[in-house]
Amino acid sequence: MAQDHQDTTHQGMEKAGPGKGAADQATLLSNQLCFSIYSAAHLFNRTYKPLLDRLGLTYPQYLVMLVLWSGDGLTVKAIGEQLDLDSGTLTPLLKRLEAAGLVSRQRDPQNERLVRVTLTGAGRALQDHLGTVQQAILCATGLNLDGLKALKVQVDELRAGLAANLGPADQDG
Amino acid sequence: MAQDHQDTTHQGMEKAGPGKGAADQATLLSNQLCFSIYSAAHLFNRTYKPLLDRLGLTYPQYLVMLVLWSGDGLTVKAIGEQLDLDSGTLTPLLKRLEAAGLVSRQRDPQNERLVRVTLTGAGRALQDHLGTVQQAILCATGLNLDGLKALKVQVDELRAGLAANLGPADQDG
DNA sequence: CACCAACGAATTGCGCGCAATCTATTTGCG
DNA sequence: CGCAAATAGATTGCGCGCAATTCGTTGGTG
Repeated sequence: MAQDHQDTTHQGMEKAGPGKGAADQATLLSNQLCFSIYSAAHLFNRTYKPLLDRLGLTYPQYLVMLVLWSGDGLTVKAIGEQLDLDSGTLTPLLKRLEAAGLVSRQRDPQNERLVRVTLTGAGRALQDHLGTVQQAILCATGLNLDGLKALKVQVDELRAGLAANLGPADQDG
Repeated sequence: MAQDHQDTTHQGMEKAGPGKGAADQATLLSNQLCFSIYSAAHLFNRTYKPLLDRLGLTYPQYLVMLVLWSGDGLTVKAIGEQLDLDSGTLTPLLKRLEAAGLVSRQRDPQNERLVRVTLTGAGRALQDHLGTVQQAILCATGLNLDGLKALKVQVDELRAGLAANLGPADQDG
């Protein structure tokens, strides 16, 4: 389980002099927060892995299945918009899901540019294991309902902030 | 900027009957929280990219440099413990940093199993850009000091919970 | 000393994640 | 209609992240 990285303060800032402690603390914290998120994402991935291995899915594949379980026959683009992934990631992933017999991919006859992704019987059947996986994840977080709510709200605020600064802020130097 | 995933409730659970709404809500939330973290990590990565591109670093490489700036001459294993990465990830990464002239890698004469990673002059010089990058990231989060603090505390609680359930909880089916 | 387990790093293989490029289809406009 | 722009996917290349394996070194034991 690696280490307790929480308290380490190795994320420098030696340049700043005294008198502006709050700003320093904020830059330090944003730096550490980023690592915490990065690390938490990996921990989630490792937590999911043994659960999803039994279903023959990776976590990103599982996300795609979640999207399809909630709305079948979507295009690659529509799936990508829900998960914030592009065709460079989705095309090979979907091919693997197709090779596994979980989905089928076919061009839309009305518009040959679109590829519609449809669940097979096996793909639909996998949904039965959804509850088991989700409950195991809930348990692994060690959080209660309030903790989950509070955290998700704040992470989503962060996401909104980061997303807002992606399009516009591209000031070159 | 993808989409606003916050409110979508596509993460199923049709199986559960009525009367246990709280438990359902918790499993749903843990599922959504995981996606939020996954998505936030990617957004952070995209936010860092244009900043780090100018330094010729990727975000994981930047993390390694942060570790070395705070303590030079570490072994691969020590770096891996701080970042929760293994040699399969670090060895090629460090080779790229070495090829870029930022670090040098050499076996410890006292113990030939260890590889010590040392900053070069160019590697040390890169530290000058640290403040600029960190301030840009702080700005991009859109959070203030209190928001950063609160979020980091909660993410670290989550990390602790997930880490605690990684070693022990491996109940096979 | 010989041997074997432990250790640290390197290597291999695979699946993302994303930028950049390419192809095919569709749409729009004269 | 004819042709350019837009659109949707596919492809390529590269760098993680991690499991599994291999290799060389070290330490402990008989």
